[in-house]
Amino acid sequence: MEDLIKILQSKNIHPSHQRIKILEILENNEDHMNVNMIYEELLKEIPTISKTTVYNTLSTFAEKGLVHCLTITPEEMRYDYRAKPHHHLLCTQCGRIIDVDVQCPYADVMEIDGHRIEEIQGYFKGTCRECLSHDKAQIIK
Amino acid sequence: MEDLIKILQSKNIHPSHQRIKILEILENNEDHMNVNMIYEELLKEIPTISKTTVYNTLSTFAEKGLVHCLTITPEEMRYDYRAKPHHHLLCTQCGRIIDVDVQCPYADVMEIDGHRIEEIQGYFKGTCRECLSHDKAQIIK
DNA sequence: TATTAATTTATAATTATTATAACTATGGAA
DNA sequence: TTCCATAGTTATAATAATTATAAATTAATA
Ligand SMILES: [Mn+2]
Ligand SMILES: [Mn+2]
Ligand SMILES: [Zn+2]
Ligand SMILES: [Zn+2]
Repeated sequence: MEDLIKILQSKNIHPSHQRIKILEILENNEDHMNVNMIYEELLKEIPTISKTTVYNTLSTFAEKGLVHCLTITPEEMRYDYRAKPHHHLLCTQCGRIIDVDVQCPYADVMEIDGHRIEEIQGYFKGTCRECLSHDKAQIIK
Repeated sequence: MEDLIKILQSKNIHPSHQRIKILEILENNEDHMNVNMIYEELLKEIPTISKTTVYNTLSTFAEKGLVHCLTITPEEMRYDYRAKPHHHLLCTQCGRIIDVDVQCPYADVMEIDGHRIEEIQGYFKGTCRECLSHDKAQIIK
């Protein structure tokens, strides 16, 4: 709680009740949540929360570099709250978005082909480990 | 024209008038168009074209592997009609989506960390070469 | 030709996101 | 304390991409 407030303050974000709770949800969830998932979680603790606040807060967080926005799913924005940059796998079977720790050779590159690079997003699509082993178990059965 | 028909047939897509024209537009445009851009172009030649047809056609094309879907812009899907896979830069200044020919070390990898990989999308965000040089010219002025 | 299937179109519905304005809490000046 | 400015939140409406549905058209087939 105190930690969350400090994190917000370190990014010059006024630590309101709503913002603290949103950050807490992001911390407690390994997933890459969308606005609705966060909203549903929030409702349990702040029944009066507005979805607009979730949108506003997340866009503030993104501006200040507290979260990263993922466009890996075409439907809606996903939010990532992990410090160091990494790539992602979207499992087409279970729909999960999974961190992939492959070292990107361009991670520290600031310039490619004359273009200035400020951000890198690596998206993989396929079938996750768990779905694969589940499939295998199904076949045996 | 004949070429376009052959391309469609090779992918088992019936070469209707609409589909041929959509493929033609994709061929003649270096950009990574969205549905509306394609629709606007089509209107010049087929004034009765329906936007639903554009959606249907592009999703057929994507299924058959004739185009690739890019989610680099959060707002809407972009379509890429270039044979060999490559990465992309979104210029935050001019909004263009530019092909980036960096060799991805995972290009031929079928498996990472136990997950099966079927597709890779590399998105860079920053400022394109042209906008950078334009900026520089502005400063001098 | 008559019938069937494939494709296209018009239209409505859905859904994520943004815009707008009203409301509320907060922290200082008077 | 009271007044006021501001930031933050909420309710509500608007926007825009996409999908769903069913009718209309075209092409294929018997
Ligand atoms: Mn992640
Ligand atoms: Mn491209
Ligand atoms: Zn999975
Ligand atoms: Zn540019």
